[in-house]
This record gives sequence, C-alpha cells and structure tokens, in this order.
Amino acid sequence: MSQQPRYQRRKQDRPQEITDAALAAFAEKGYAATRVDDVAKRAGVSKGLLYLYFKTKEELFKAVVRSFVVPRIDALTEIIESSELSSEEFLRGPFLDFVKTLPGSPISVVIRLMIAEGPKHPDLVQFYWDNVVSRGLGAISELLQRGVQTGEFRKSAVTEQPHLFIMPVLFSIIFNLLFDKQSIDTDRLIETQIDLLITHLKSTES
Amino acid sequence: MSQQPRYQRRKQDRPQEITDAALAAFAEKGYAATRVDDVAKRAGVSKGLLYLYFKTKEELFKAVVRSFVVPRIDALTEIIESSELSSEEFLRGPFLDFVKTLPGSPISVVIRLMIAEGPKHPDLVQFYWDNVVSRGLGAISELLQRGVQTGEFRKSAVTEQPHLFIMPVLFSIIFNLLFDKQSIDTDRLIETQIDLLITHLKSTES
DNA sequence: ATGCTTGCTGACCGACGGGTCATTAACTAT
DNA sequence: ATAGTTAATGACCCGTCGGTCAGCAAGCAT
Repeated sequence: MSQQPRYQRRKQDRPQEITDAALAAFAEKGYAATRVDDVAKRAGVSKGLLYLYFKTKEELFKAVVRSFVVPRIDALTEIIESSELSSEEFLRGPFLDFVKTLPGSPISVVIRLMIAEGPKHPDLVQFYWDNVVSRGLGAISELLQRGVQTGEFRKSAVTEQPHLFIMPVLFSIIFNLLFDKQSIDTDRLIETQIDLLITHLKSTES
Repeated sequence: MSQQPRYQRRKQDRPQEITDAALAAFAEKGYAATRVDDVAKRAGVSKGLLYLYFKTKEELFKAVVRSFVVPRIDALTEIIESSELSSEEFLRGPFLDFVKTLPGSPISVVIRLMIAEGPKHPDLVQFYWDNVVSRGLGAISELLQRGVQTGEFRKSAVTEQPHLFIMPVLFSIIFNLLFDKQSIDTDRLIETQIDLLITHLKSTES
C-alpha cells in the first residue's frame, strides 16, 4: 500500500488559495464573524500555515481587498486605453458593459466589507480611494471633459459630477446584497441612468 | 452631610437611554467591535441592567434599528399626507428637503449597520424592507403615477423605477461614511439628480 | 541512503467579552 | 418606622477564538 503524502508543499500557490477562501468566508459571514480556522479549513490548510503567510487576521483582510481590487482596476484602465471611440459611444458601449458586470462580481463583496469595516481601517480606505474610486471618477471626468471640448456634450452640473455615473452601480450592489435579487433589475437601472445622463448632455435646452 | 443616592430608579427612561448609547457606540466601532460594557457605561448604567431590558446583544441591535427607523417613517408619511402640491412641486419642495436631511441623520448609521450586519439578521432586513424601503418606493411610485395621470409627466422608464430618486441619497450616505466628507457635495448631487429626472419627465422628446 | 532545510501541522494558551446571579439599596405601602 | 418589592449593581463564569510554537515530514542535495 503506497501511502498518500499528508500534504504537498506548495509555497507559491498558498497565498492565493488562502485569500480566495477568505473572500468566500467573508462573503458568507462578514469579517468579524469569520473564524481564522474556517478560512484555513476552506483553503485546505492548517491555521498555523495561514499565520505563516499572513501576520494577523487584519493583514489577511487587507490582502483580500487588494488581491480582488487590483485586477479590476487593471481591467478598467486597459479598456479605457484600448479605445478611441467618441465619448458617447464609449459610455454606451464598453463603459456600460464593464459597469454592468460589477454587481455580480466579487467586487461587490469587497464593497460590503469596505462599508462594514472601512472606518476601522483608514489606511485601507485610503488605498481604495487612491486606486479605485479616485481613478475611476477621474477617468469619467476626463471622458466628459473631452466630450465637452469636441462639442459632443454641453457643459452642465453633470459634467462636474462623475458620481452620477457610478451611483446606480453602488446602489445595485447594495440592493442585491440586502434584499431579494428579484426586487430590482440592476441592468435596467444602470442603463436608464446612463441614458438619462447622456440625453441630458446632448440636449440643447438650458 | 446628606448622602447622594448612588443611582435613581428610572424604569421608564432606561430603554431609550440605552438604545441611544448603543447607536452612538455602534456608529463609532460597528456592531461586532462594540462591547456591551461600553454601551452600558455610555448609558451610565451597569451591564447587568442592560441585560434586564434586552435579552441579548442582538436584541439590543434590533431595538436600535427599530427605534431610529420608526420616527423617520412617521415623519415621511406625515409629510406626504399633509400636502396637496403638484407632483413636481412636491418633489422639488418637501421631498427634496426631507431627503437632504438624511445623510446627516442617525439613519445613515443605521444604514451602515444594515449593510454590515443585514445578511446575519434576515428578519431585521424584512422589517426594514416592509417599513422603510417598500413604503418609500411605493410613495414615490404613486407620486409619479399621479403626475402621469394629470399629464404633468410623461410615461417612461423613469416612471417605473422610483429607485432613481433615492439612489443619490444612499450614495451620499456611503460616500460620507467612508471618505473625507469634503470630497463630495451631497446636497448638490441630490439636487442635480432630482432635477435631471424631473426635466426628463417634463420634456417632450422621445 | 542519509542528513538538512523548511513548508506545514495541530495541540495549546491567554484574554477577551457575552451573559449570569447573589447581593444591595432605592422606592412604596402600610 | 418598618417591611416588602424590585431596579440596579458588579464580581464572576466560561466558551470562544486570535495567535504561538515545538515537532513532524516532504522534498532536495549529496
């Protein structure tokens, strides 16, 4: 009878496996209510090993946020850079598509965690602001400015408030999180808002 | 030397004092990180007494949500009933005023708590849905319907999505909660969105 | 084979905090 | 005054969980 080794040593893969497991656990129970042991078990690993890769539970939490947020940022910047559409075309096409994927993605879990735990982790909030929110709002702002300069859009209060474009996304995420998912059509809400904004920007009334 | 009594018996006032203290504590540290002892100390009361009025920490939490939500609901329904303005006038007047007070009120703390702890308290979410969200959305829906029937507004996707009217409020609350309050002008955001919606509903383009 | 490095285990510890309860003392009725 | 009622106290209990560490075994080198 050949004996199965009790474990394999796989230093490279462990951190990723552990953060994946942690996200799943946090998604179910939230940060505070999740036991480090649960995360370890999910990752098929002992608690001791987890502490070899992450100094504290809090470090693990931060690693989770970073590891799920960074890829999304990259995706977004790539989309923006690889496109030479008009502002309207971009907003109605790639931007809308991208934004509609967010409510169903792991990022919605991260956002819930940020809201719940953010006030206790100011450095993490700062990181999130710098790398996600600020960049996202900045990108939209630029897009709107460009639209104004080319005469495609008119100047208005909307031009100065990129928040209006991401509002429905955040709203949808939270709504889905709390209430029955059937009670809202997130795609439609997002589409309506974007359409509303563009129509406004292209109209000629005061 | 007359001796001060070490405490007064004030059965009537205690529950309210304790829930007030609890809201303040939860606002600072969140639910899980708040110690029952802290709440008791804030309320100027012993932990034992707290447990006389609330069976568990969780019961206390639910009592907090209820006690701060109910007055707001009453305020809203009262405003709606005591008004006979046109839909537009109502939205631009009392509705806008009411909604602008929310980001600065205790209700924003409650909302944060709901997002963070909601998934662990389904009955509470149900309560919140029935008493706040559903009624709020319903009221807006009716208002819009009335506007359509009187010919004040045209029918459109907006008429069917009252969410569009409260989106900016939720967004502002969360934004304020997480990031530097200077980074957003919540009143302006709310005003812009409402104006956008009304302009759309009154326009004649397709 | 044999020894060495190091990824990995899991029993253990300490403190932290939710919840209890015997006791006390503020009020009430007589 | 005095006895009875109950609001209120705070020391205590005990389960839980973040974090540790001595030892084990997988893989590598020779």
